[in-house]
Amino acid sequence: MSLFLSSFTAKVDPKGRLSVPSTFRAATGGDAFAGVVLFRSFTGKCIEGMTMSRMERMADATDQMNVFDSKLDELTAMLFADARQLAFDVTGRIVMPSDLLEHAGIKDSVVFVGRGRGFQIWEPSAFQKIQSESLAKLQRDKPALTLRQ
Amino acid sequence: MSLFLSSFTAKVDPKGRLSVPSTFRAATGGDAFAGVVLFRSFTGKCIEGMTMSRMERMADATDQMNVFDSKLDELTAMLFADARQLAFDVTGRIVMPSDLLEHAGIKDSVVFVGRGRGFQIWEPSAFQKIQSESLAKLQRDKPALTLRQ
DNA sequence: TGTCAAACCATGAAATACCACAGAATTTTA
DNA sequence: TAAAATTCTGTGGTATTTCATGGTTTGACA
Repeated sequence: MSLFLSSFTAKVDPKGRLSVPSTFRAATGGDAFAGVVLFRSFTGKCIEGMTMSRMERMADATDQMNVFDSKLDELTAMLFADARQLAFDVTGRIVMPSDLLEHAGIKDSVVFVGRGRGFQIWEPSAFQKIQSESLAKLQRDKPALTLRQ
Repeated sequence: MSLFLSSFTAKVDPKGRLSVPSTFRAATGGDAFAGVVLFRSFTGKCIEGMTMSRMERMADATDQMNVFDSKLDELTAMLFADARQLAFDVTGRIVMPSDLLEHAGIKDSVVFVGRGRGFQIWEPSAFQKIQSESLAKLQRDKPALTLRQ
């Protein structure tokens, strides 16, 4: 299965190294690139993560678009320009670039948050805050989740 | 993993030499030609870059289309005429032709910008400007990024 | 023979590969 | 079922390599 599920806390050492949860590593198992792709989230104060193969699918999608269609192209251009490919070391760690850490306000610990086809990395207290807010919002709005086949 | 991701700054020495980021060189690894193809961008004040094999694929694509679309024919004619193939030296550098540097307004430093299947080369401050404009635009328009499987 | 461009060589800094260990979890065995 | 052992996961530190960039030499052409 290539799904990112559940949440895990991890420490960031002085060098910015960060061990990716083993289940997340397993989710990238089918990938040719042994690692993950990270970029600063546009929507929140966190870091978005996905597999390289998913990134490649995005590249193919933008390839097929018209050369002069600048709408979605602009978004993906920013995304590619900002994305970082980070390989696992032998023990399953990645080295977090300092600008990513800054963007998410991360100091010495993080939360890996499963999001299905991708995942996010949060500063723990920031995640707790946003999580409780989301819960309250869901209980208020009760949106419909439809599973199409 | 032949994707051009992230952004890197590099210096241009007095001879016009410019070292291509190692990850970008790796992205050209599967290619028969050890180097890159550059041409002046039609859309912005920058230099477009790609692998030789992608250039060949573009030639194939236009072969099939130019019978019906004279506009695209003109575009590609100009593109191929303007394109330069630049080989890496032993340390991974290329020598930038002066007319390309002029077109992008480059003096002594550049930014390599990943764009998925290709990349761009910008004058640093020009890139910062366009990038912040894009971000503002995205945050205003909030386009939906839907990744269909 | 002079000028220009391309190949060659050297070096400091930074990234990454390597190694060792502790705790947790799972499996095996009595 | 309980205890022991082994594997796996996460963490810390050290050493080696790679990378970017500077300068130098060689060769080609006028």
